[in-house]
Amino acid sequence: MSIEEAIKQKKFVNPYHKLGVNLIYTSNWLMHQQQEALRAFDLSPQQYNVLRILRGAFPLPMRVSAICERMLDKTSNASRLVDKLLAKNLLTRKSCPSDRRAVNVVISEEGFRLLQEADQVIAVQEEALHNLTPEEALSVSDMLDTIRQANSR
Amino acid sequence: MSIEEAIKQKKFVNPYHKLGVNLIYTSNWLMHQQQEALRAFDLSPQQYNVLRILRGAFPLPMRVSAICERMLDKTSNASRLVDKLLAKNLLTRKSCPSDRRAVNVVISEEGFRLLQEADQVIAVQEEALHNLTPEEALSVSDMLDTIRQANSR
DNA sequence: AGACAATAAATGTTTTGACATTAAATGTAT
DNA sequence: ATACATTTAATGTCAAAACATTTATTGTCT
Repeated sequence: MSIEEAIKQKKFVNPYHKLGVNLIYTSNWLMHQQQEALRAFDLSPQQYNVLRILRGAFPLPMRVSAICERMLDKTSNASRLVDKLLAKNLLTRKSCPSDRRAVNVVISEEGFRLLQEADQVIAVQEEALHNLTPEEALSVSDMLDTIRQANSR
Repeated sequence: MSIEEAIKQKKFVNPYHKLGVNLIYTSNWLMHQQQEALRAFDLSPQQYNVLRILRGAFPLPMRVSAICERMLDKTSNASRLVDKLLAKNLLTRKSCPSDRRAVNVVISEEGFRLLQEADQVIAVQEEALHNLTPEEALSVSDMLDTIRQANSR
């Protein structure tokens, strides 16, 4: 379904406007797909994201601030996300001996197990992207990088 | 800044995973830009979106359900968004004579004026997308459509 | 006509996001 | 050493999103 059909709009101001609209629409579409896929695991996309980041750092611990820097939405509240995941025993949180302001966050065994299951359903869901060739996928990704060159954040 | 730098992640599972991550990241980036640009007008991106939809339909009125169908995020609550915009006199809402369940929503003169101003700052912000050629922009947009072909929503 | 399903919008409730503020610990300059 | 700024994480607060439910009206079938 073209973006024109999806939002029932025939005309766009210019190609850039059309791209902007489509970008946001498609991202929402992807996020909703993920949300649905993760619901069975009682994980929000952001919680899933944090777990993946922690697994990437494993066995090294991460600080909350370091998690934040790697998140897709940097304005989100990593502290409370860690709280949620801790309550589910998906990670451990210990105060850091060398800097008592900071905390060391590490994914737990249970976190690993849940992530492994979740990865499978996410992979299935991600197959939507396989409508493009690998080259096209990387090309789009590069162009997205180009878009953001204008202004950093 | 490449997506690798942006989220401090060197490796991705495959080109598709990288694209998915970049898509969501770039959409968030765009949304935050818009949010900042619209703050001066006390409009959220979604409220702005609704006003633009209503302007597109003008002089015809729209039902809440029709607005919803054209929104970028279809799970958002159009009813309450209309409430907010009504409180600011940016639109009018009258119950529809032919179907008393429905309401007719029309953008107001004041809504037109605000939108005209907001459009200008959004246009400036949207110039980030001009790092691509018009052909590239349309090409990316087409590929986003392709991605969503897998499953509708 | 009456019963029941379908549709439109609004509302209630709970969770999450945005944003500022606070609290504690550390770094730095005099 | 003291004062002050900076960093780190947590918290408070208010607005917005998510999701189910409700209310009113219309459509449909017998």
